[in-house]
Amino acid sequence: MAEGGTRSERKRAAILTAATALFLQQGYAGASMDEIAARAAVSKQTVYKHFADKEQLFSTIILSTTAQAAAFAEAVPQLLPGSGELEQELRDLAHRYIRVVMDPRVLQLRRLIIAEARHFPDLARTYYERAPERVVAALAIAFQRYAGRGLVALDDPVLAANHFAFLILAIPLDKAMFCGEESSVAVGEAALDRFADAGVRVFLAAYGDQVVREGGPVEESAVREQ
Amino acid sequence: MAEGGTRSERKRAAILTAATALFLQQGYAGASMDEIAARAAVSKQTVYKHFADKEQLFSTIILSTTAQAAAFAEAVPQLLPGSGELEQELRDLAHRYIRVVMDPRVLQLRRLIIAEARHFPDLARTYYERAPERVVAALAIAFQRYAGRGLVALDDPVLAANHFAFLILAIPLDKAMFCGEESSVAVGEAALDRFADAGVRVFLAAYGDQVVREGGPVEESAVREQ
Amino acid sequence: MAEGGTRSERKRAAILTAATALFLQQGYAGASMDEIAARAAVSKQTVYKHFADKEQLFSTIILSTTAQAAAFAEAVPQLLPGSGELEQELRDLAHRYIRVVMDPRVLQLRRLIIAEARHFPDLARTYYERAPERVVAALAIAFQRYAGRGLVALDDPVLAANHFAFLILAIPLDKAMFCGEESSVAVGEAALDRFADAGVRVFLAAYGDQVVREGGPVEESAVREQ
Amino acid sequence: MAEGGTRSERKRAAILTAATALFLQQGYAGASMDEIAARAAVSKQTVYKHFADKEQLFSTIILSTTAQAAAFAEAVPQLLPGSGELEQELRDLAHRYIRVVMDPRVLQLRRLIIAEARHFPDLARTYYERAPERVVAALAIAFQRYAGRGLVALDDPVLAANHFAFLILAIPLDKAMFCGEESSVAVGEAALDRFADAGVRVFLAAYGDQVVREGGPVEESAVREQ
DNA sequence: CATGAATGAGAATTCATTCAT
DNA sequence: TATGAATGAATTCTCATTCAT
Repeated sequence: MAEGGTRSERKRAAILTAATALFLQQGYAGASMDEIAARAAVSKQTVYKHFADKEQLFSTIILSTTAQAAAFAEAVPQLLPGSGELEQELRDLAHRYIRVVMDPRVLQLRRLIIAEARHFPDLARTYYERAPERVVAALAIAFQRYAGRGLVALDDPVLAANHFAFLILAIPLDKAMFCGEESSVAVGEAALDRFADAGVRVFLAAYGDQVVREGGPVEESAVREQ
Repeated sequence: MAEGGTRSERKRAAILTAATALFLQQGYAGASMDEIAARAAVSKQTVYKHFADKEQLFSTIILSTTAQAAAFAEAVPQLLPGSGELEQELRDLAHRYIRVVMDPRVLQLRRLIIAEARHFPDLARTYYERAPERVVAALAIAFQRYAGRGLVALDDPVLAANHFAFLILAIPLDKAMFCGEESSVAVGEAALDRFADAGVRVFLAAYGDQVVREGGPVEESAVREQ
Repeated sequence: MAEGGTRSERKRAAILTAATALFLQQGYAGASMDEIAARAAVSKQTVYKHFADKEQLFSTIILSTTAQAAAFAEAVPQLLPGSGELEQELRDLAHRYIRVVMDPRVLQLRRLIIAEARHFPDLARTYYERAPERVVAALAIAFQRYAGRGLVALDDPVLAANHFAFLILAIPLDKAMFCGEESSVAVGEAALDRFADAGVRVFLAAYGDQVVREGGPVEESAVREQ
Repeated sequence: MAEGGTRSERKRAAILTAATALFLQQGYAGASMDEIAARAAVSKQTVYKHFADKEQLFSTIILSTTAQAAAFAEAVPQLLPGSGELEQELRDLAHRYIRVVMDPRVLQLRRLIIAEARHFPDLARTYYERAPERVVAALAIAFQRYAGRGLVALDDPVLAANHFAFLILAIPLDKAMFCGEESSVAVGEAALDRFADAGVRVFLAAYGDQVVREGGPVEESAVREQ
């Protein structure tokens, strides 16, 4: 924010930093262009030089945040190599996953996007595709690789990935949407890990290969194929 | 809206109807008191005689909607008597549950409350306690009854109830938050039932008692004790 | 307020009582017709039946309060008969006078009229003539009678009466206008009497007949040092 | 209003000028921010950039006026050096004093503050302390110096200063509060001087040291009979 | 280029007064 | 006759965006 690029680039970065903080804290309508300019220590003209209007500034910010999710999605293959102990792999990934998603800034961002979804439908959909859906897709690919190695049994890898994701995240995530991101900060990291572990356990009970658990293929597949 | 009660009561009802529609469609800030009064075919004064200010009107509307959730929560014991085929009971309930939650108006309401959670933190928390949390609590009680009869095996009934709820709901619900309630209307009822059934299957794989399902106690407890 | 007259008269009285209290407490603009009607337990229509508009209601109330001042003015001749000890007579009257004027309701009324003097110039002038000026006129007549008996020496009885009045009242009255009527309630009655006595002393030093005092510097200082 | 300082400072001054005039003419509620901006030839935004809200604008104006009173209070020691003829000194000061206080703008200001004393209690009290009370305090100090030189005899210098102030001012000031500042403009300067002289005479009769003046009863009464 | 100001409009809220029931 | 509602306007304050200096 204070280093690289020309003066213009530095100002642009300052504007983005300021606007991001204000949008997350006060929402779209609550953040005024005056405040954004003041916080970026920049004139309003400069803001409008870099971003045509408030909506573009908002879009730019929201979409730039998907980089985090992309990074996590790209890390999934290495996190789930299928080479070690299955349950441990899943737990490790789940611990990281829940930390990424339950980060206060990410929670604020989620709330912000949901709040503005009617006003910015395309933006919200794009975010959805680039962030949560992308991670699920990466999980689905990893799970399919698992299945290919007989580690798990599943028909619909995307469905399984979604089940995995929400078994781990949904409880604190949903609460945080209503009760504020502090509600999960207060919970503490240990509690997050317990949610993650419990989710992994349920996931494996449903999708873990019976060969390992050895209950027999019959009932298993009966249940699974629904 | 045109029948019961005194004239005053009818006007009040008209205001609530109009305001609900506008809040759901346009959000809190987007709905103006002028528009609400106009749509209710009522003077602004009348609105302010019935509701001290916009916030009170909003709160009244939000909290009144929790009656639906309460009704569903109260129906849970009858829907899960534990007397018939377990999986069928759960599926039937799940089908109802996902229809209740994925109702477009309920989805809009959820989005609205999440959007305003920073502005109305107490209201959002109260809604959370009276609606989703209350249903989960009812499920937890039913599951504990199941456990008492050996139908399921669980340590933490609230955790299990949350797993059940989100296994069924989370996928379309989360998508709807970002992609609009139409995203799930488009999906269609059959797709909702498939989500529900898949959720029930996973839930039973993890919590259903193997003794009943005849898998044998050994593997079961191995899974369960994690 | 609850007894005499027809129902209409009782309602009228209730309206006056309620409006007086509200005008005194909240000022002209601060008192709403809604509130007045509510406090009088009467419909707004009834208010408008009795008083053409808010201004008339206000005028009626203000002018009706001059009765108190008139009563005090009429009592002046008996309070200052000129038959007893001069200083004692003046002090007794001064004690009554300052209590009448420093009554919290009278102070509120004064502030109210001054506040609305630009809006209701005729009303304010009429009040001034009927209340403070009338009392001063009564004092002037009494002082002239004094002068006729050689008790005081004065050319301009009205000027002397004004000096008397303000020597007694002005200090706490002026403070109360700025600092609230509580400022004088807090002072207490004893302090009011001291103001009154000090005022009488100065008045007599200036206007008291030298024949009486005439003793030379000794009595003089006796008077002065009180 | 058209000269000094930056453009911003000039605008600020224009706003203050316009707002002062409007507040004095129409009262606090009667002066609208729209009107103030229009009269200052400035946009409403500019008004709100300089003053957070109407109350702050009002406070700023009221408190800035106390500078006049402070200037007069600071001039008192030079006006009452105690070196010349006592009565002449007091008369000269009284003539200035009554002109300062009976200035139409000062009278309007007084009325305005009294009118808003309930709405702005702290402001009214502060004004009272910084303006009238401060002048009286300066007078009290001067009188005490007089007393030290045997020119006057007094126990309580503040009481004496108040007596002095109100003997001179109270009559036209009180009338002006009710009957409009024009009531005293109409009176004319000569009449103001007569009030002042009469007040000085009474003051000296009560507080002037007889030993010094010692001329005997003849001149005394000469003075007194005006 | 960057700062302060202007624009132009919109929103919540309140009020005195008048209809209609 | 008395009640609730309607009218219609006014007021404070805020905002996104665009000029002019």
